[in-house]
Amino acid sequence: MLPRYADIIIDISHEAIDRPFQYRIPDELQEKIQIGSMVKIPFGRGNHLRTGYVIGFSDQTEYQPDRIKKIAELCDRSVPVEGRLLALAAWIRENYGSTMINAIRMVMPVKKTIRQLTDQMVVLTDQMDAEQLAQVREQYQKKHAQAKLRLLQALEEVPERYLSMDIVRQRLNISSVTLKAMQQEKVIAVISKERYRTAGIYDYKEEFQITLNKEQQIVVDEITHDMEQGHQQTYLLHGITGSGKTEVYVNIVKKTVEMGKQAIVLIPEIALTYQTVRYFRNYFGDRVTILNSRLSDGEKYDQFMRAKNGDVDVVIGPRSALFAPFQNLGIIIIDEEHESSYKSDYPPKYHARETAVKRAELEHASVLLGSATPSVESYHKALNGTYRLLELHERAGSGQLAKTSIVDLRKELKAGNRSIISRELADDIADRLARRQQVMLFINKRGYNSFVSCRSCGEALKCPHCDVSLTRHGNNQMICHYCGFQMPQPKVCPSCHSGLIGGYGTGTQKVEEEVQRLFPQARILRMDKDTTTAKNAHEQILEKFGNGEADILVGTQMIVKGHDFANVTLVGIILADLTLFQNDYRAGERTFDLITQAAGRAGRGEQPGKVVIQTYKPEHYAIKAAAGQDYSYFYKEEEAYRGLMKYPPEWNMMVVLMVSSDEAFLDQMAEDICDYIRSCSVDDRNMKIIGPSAPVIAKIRDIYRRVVYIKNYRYNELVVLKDQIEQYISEKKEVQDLSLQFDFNPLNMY
DNA sequence: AGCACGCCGACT
DNA sequence: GTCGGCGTGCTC
Repeated sequence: MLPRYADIIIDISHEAIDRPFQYRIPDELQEKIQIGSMVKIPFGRGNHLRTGYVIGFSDQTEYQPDRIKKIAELCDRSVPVEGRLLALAAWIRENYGSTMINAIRMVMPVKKTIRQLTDQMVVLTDQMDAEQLAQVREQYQKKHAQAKLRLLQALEEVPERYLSMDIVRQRLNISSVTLKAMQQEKVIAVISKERYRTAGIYDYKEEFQITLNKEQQIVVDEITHDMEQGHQQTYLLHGITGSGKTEVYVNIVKKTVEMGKQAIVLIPEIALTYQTVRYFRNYFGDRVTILNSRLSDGEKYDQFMRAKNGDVDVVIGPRSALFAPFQNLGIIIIDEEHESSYKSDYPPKYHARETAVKRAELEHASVLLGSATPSVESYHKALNGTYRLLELHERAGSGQLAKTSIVDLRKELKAGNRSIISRELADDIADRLARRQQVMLFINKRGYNSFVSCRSCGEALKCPHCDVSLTRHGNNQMICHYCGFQMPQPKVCPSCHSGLIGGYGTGTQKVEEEVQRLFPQARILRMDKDTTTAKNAHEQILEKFGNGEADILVGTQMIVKGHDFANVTLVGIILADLTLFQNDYRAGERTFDLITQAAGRAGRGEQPGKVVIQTYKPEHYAIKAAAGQDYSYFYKEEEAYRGLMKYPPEWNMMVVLMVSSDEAFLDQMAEDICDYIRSCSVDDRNMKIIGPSAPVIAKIRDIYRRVVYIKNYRYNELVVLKDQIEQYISEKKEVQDLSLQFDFNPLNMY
């Protein structure tokens, strides 16, 4: 049955009416109307026609049906940006689960700031001289027009002869009716000052001309040719580290702008904004802007308006920049597309990559995903033809791939070296110190001490049902966070019966101390969460290192991202396994990414580089593949594993997170919901339900949490199931203290 | 935002 | 009683 009512948001400015209103859909519009459509509707007592946007449909209404009005007309010429972004918001709501208002806030960050921005002022009109004003005043006195008098007097008292709207409305308590009347009498006028706050002023004096190599040129030509032909498509650009992907982006954006279209460039982290923007400013000057969460509301609004009004051609920023309101979007570029920061951590938990593809589809734009280590999802789509695969095999400019060496820490242990620095790595460090070259030592602190592995055979303690590492809890219990399996921490290794089993305790600080002990004369800088709390500390440390004020930089993943230091010829990865045995199915992928990125830091200048990878598990495919810089080998192994275990990309996964302050009730509801889910799934060969179980963090601020994992071959069936669960919960009347969150193909486990 | 309802003080 | 000014609240 076709829906009878449409939920409509009126205009886009006022807070008091910032909620949906229901309207009847006339028969002749039934077929044509869709989410995001712009419509004209009668509104208010005067039934004035106003514009609104359709955000949803329904069959029922809470409101008295006889008071619901009909949609007057559908404006179909061209849906303006706001409408298209609303359509995107509706898609996000449906596919990732959240409330509509949250989804709208996501795509339109500025609704509530609209009034602050246009600083409204009340002024005395200059059409009246002193004499006329005196007359007006007399009239008001005669008519006992108190409010008008109050405002007039206040305006005459201030030397500048104007007052801000806030003061007029609140302090003087002047109503809109009074203001209107006085405007009509031509005594006052309301003006709004529009001033753009300039966000991030960078100078772009450096001029450097880029000549593309053959490979890069082919990629640029292929994409721009498709765009000229009006073909829209998603491309995956797989280019090894240092192959010059940024130059490719710039050239494609240049062509896009020449065609009169605009471009959005997404980068994984705010910290990388500066260098990317500087690069783009060389070509596009002040027609480039940034959009990110560090801007103030006002700055954000201005950048939003500049994009909407066509004052800029390129927007650069993290995932939220995806919603830049360009009128004629040509291309969305996502750099380092495999990065986990492209997934939102709070509802709606959308993935910027998938959402970008959807937006491009709605607006006939292209998408370019770039990475040295593409996500398994994207590569999967590239291989099955959903995306078009483009490759860069050569390093651009000087510099060759670094040599890699895998050090087996089990052998170190047998040889009596209990230090966290292997003999090979120590020798190499000594060598670089002697030659006055620089060293980067990389340690991934995340996952610190939470898994248990055997120092003799390298095996980590795993869940027998899920093939993920068990997580150690405070009470020495080992728990699987997929299925809730529990066991006490064993004293000996289950596979080789050695007693050398235990958690790791290696952090950046420990590495720093150890290196200092081995090389007392070395100048060491450390970069991790502790040393970068101060503002700009991040940049300062990197600058010092870049200036050669230190020989060795020790740090967490923040040191491996996109920084080029020509004098670094040795990169040491202290313990590659740290990411390998985290408790989720993406551990292998994450490890491969990190090692590959870290390895890419070595040998960026004239001298050849070397990478030393220390591990207890040298035979693991992720480590072997990363050492050989062999993506296709990694992908083959990883895909086989994912397919076998029914994980994405072959299968899809939905997490239902249930939250309540009453633990017993929550457990009851979790069971209920699981039973309900089981009753929904007819074809259980294609559906796996795991749980309910307690997440790693089972309680936050006295609010308890439970999770259910549902795996299904088809994404759409999970979306349908999500709707069914929401329906089921909303129909249960006794349910008050329970809220649900959904997460599709999660990047972090719960 | 824009409209009408209804209160309130002022004046015939 | 009546009239005009003006704050308040509602709008599918």
